[in-house]
Amino acid sequence: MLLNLSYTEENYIKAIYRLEQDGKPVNTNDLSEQLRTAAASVTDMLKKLKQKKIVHYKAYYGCNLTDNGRKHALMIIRRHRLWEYFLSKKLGFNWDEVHDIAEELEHVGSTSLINKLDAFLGYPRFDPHGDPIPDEQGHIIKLQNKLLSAVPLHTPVEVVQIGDQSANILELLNEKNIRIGTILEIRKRFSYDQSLEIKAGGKQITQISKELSQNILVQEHE
Amino acid sequence: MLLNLSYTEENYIKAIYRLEQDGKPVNTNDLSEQLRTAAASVTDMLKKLKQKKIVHYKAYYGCNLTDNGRKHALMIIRRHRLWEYFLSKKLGFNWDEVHDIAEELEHVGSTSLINKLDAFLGYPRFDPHGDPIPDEQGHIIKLQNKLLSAVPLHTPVEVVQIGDQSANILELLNEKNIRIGTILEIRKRFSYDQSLEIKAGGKQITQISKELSQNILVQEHE
DNA sequence: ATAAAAATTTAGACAAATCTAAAAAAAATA
DNA sequence: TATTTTTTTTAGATTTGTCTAAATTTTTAT
Ligand SMILES: [Mn+2]
Ligand SMILES: [Mn+2]
Ligand SMILES: [Mn+2]
Ligand SMILES: [Mn+2]
Repeated sequence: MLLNLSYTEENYIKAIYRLEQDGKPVNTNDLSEQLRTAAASVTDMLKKLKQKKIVHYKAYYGCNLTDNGRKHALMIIRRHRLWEYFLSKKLGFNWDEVHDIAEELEHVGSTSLINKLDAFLGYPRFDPHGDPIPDEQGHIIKLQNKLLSAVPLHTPVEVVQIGDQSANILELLNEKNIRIGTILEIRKRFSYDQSLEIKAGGKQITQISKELSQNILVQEHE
Repeated sequence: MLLNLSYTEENYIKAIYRLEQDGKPVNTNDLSEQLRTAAASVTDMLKKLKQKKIVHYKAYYGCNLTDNGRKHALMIIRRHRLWEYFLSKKLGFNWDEVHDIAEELEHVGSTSLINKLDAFLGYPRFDPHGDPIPDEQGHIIKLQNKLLSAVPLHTPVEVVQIGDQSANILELLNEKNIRIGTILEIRKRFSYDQSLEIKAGGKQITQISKELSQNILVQEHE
């Protein structure tokens, strides 16, 4: 049922999955930006993925993953996140170093490799950035975490997930001593630029931009 | 100093390294057989690798790795064998299952990944088939193991290396209960087809074809 | 409703790696 | 040495994924 896909096809599928989160069709330009390829190249690939029944696609309208396409996407994400966990927990990489390496490892397709890796790691359910890891059947935990930007003042919350994979954001969080598990509390909210002043880890006071606060996902503490 | 090479270029380099063992130039046809590509394709690639100073190449003569090319080859082999060791010792794969997966993993190029993997594994010096693993500088232990085919009668020897990576040979050895560390002793040698009758592991008697005996490498026991 | 702007597709080209068939060179044989 | 066989290279196509520029469709604004 699962086809053999090229490195490139897999990256398109992952990008479509990421952009599709709200069910609305994914447009060509957004995909071309995400993948940093020309829009014309995206059109070509969408025709090909339609042929292979990975996406639904109508010219000038956009695309969505088919059920089968979604299964492929979840397997790629499973591989990516298991490797990230391995790199972080077993090899000692920092959480801002694992993503780029996992981008390559995720394309090694052996199913038994991934299932044995999963067992070796003890069936972890979240990667180093708090993202849930799909299981062998492609089931994934649906998180309903809150954005830090939406948390009221003086309410202690725990960081459980980071909404952006880039090394840049993780470097900034390292600097501020914020990681998965850190307890945060908003002290002030500045309406001018929506920036926040927060208390991190029970003591440190730091400033958080609107942009950053929209990429830190939290749950209520206690 | 080390270039970024494509998946394909790396496979050519590995094949050249393998065929080059005696210093003589590697010919186009042998390479095309090894890689299962048309000879014409090999010619094209050799021109390209010459351009990149990976090989010395003269039309109608053959090719050899440059010093730089050899460094590349050793790094690819390092990655391959470290992954084989990981798959076998950490994930529990059999020794006849690891090669094909390592063929893919070896092309993930991150240097820090491989060095951290090496450390995590405890700096192993041999892969599951007894092949030496090059170190970070590309140094590799030069083994002087004997072929089983060259061992005299009634001399106990220990299996230390298998000279062929294919799953076929490893399946046959599994069947005969021969693995790295097994003690062998030749009981008879049949001049008709150079086959051997041997005692394996101190008890089991089994027959070994000439071909097989030329792919089992041993050292004197005690 | 028209015109302007934005998004998307088509057309045509290119680089990498491959192939088959034909030509050329080297090696083996008579 | 001359001829045949083998090896290797060249020539010309093909596939995959990419690009730019032009054409087309859809959306937005006047
Ligand atoms: Mn990631
Ligand atoms: Mn990727
Ligand atoms: Mn191997
Ligand atoms: Mn390989």
